[in-house]
Amino acid sequence: MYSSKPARRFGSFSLPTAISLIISALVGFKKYINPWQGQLRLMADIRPVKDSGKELFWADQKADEIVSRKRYSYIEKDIEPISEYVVKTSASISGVLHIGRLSDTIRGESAVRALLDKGHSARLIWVAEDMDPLRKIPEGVPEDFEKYIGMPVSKIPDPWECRHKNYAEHFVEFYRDEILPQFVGVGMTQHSMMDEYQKGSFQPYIKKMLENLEVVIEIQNRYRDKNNPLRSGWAPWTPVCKNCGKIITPRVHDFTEDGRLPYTCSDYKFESTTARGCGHEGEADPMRDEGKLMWKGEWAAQWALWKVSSEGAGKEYAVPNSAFFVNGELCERVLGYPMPVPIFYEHLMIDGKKMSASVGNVVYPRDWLEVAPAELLRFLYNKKLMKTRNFSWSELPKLYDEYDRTAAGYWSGRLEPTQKRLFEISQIGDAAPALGISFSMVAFLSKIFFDEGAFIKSVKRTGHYSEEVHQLIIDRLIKARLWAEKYGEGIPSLAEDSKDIRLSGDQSLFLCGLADFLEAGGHSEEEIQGEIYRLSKSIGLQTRDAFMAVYLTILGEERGPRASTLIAALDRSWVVERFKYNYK
RNA sequence: GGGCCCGUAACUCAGUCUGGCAGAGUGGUUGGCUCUUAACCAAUUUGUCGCGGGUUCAAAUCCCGUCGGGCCCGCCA
Repeated sequence: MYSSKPARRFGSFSLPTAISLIISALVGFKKYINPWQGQLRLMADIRPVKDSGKELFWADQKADEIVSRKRYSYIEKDIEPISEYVVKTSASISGVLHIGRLSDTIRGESAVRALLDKGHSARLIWVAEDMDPLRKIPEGVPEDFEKYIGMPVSKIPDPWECRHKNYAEHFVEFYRDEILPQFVGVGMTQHSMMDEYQKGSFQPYIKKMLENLEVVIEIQNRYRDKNNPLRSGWAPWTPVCKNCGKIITPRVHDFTEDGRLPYTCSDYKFESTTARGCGHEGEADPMRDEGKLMWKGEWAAQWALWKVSSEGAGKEYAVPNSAFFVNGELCERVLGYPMPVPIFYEHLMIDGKKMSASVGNVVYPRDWLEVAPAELLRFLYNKKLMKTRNFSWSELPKLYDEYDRTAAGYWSGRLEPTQKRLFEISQIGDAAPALGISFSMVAFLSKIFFDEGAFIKSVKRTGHYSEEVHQLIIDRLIKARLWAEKYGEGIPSLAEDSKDIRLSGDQSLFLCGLADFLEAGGHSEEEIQGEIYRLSKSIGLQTRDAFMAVYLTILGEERGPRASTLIAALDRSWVVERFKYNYK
């Protein structure tokens, strides 16, 4: 809330405050008079800008950083004025396209919005890394696809021979065309690495890398283990083997005078798999033949090609010797383009574990959208960047609650600036009204009121219903019901029987009397509620215990929704039978 | 070996950049309500801010060290 802090900020200065101000001014001055001695910095200052803060949401800070950057990081040069800021995000097709892949895109998109909101021109680009080699056979893909390991994923046939033109397209099409647009609220252009290589978009950069091979090697070796420099004959570009079509196996070992690269196609081991080389000895022309740049180099070329100003990357890159900075230096010193401002973030964990097919905890965007809106994932990802977030299906309601609370604060104007921004930027379109009825409550009601009419009626009783939010509530009902079925362990539903329920004599008597009342038929909710009070009073049973008897018998729980509504919504004879069962 | 990030209430997290009373929500407890939609209202509870030093009038915040968790330093991406 706003209230807590301004007092001290604007209050009269105490002596200690005055002293601290003087001291901090001196410290600031000290910083100022002790700069780097004008040396050429060979390492970028990689300290990530702290996310969040009292005044600025991380994306706005990032936008400031992007806009205010004036100099290259590795060379003494000013950055040319930028007319349009490009934020890049990409997805490797050799892996599984789970919700973790959206993290990069959502965060990049937020940076674009922050730039747009500042009045700059900005856009998002999304790149399918479909020249990457296949590394392992995912679940469901025929085992004999092992023979394709090491081939570019876009050169492999579609495992199911449907309408897709290749393996990559089979996996990427749905994600790219159906999923991504649902999570992204700004304009986005999409690219395919295979297309770009085919069009020759990277040729100028490949050429520059080869022409400056010594610099490229010098840079790479500086970041590598000192005892393991690049072997002689190494090249930053690998051909597709002209014999077997694999891209991970050809080892370039020489350079001809006319710029061709002789290679040998040999086995390549990684993790537990081996890509078999065919032994072919060939020569490839990097300006004509199929092939691609190595990771440390390709990223740089992408930045230069698309004039990227910023890109998201996992926290593993937030270290001085990571591929991000190798590419950064290559990009600046070899390609002459300033490295982008990184947006480093922590990865999402599922139940405290890494998301992986082998653990079996992969969450697909499709799974997410079944039970939660895109805004909720955006909300989760847009919180502080460098803090591991954990997701768990069982804790989804908590995330909903947090979101609802933020929405309510947003509409009542009670949010702190960063929270307000978090909410705004998590929206896809216009912000929807806040819902007063919680997800877990809806999940609970969905298990009891099967009929939409009965459900809506019960929602109306909460006072959280209005025509305006009708569709939102129905949408939440659909999602919550599915969530309760799939993941909602512990959400009460009608008890299978009431055999093990222990009730006092008075409670049983009460239920029996209530059953008689119900059997007489035709009673309204209000009448039922009134009868519960009347009956319990006449028996001398505490009202609390009377209600408890009802809930225990019907739900097997001590509490539940308003008793009369619950009873009215259920099959009358079923209720009567159950109430009487306990009297026997 | 070198380096980066995280550690705040039982739980989910703000607060750390830029030092100024240790915070919110959830949960728990108590009370209230013709006492039941896990409702609502009110009150209340819980802290070794991982640990130890240092700087400071003042440290969750800055510095040094340390422990725990995660991660990087490949012909992979």
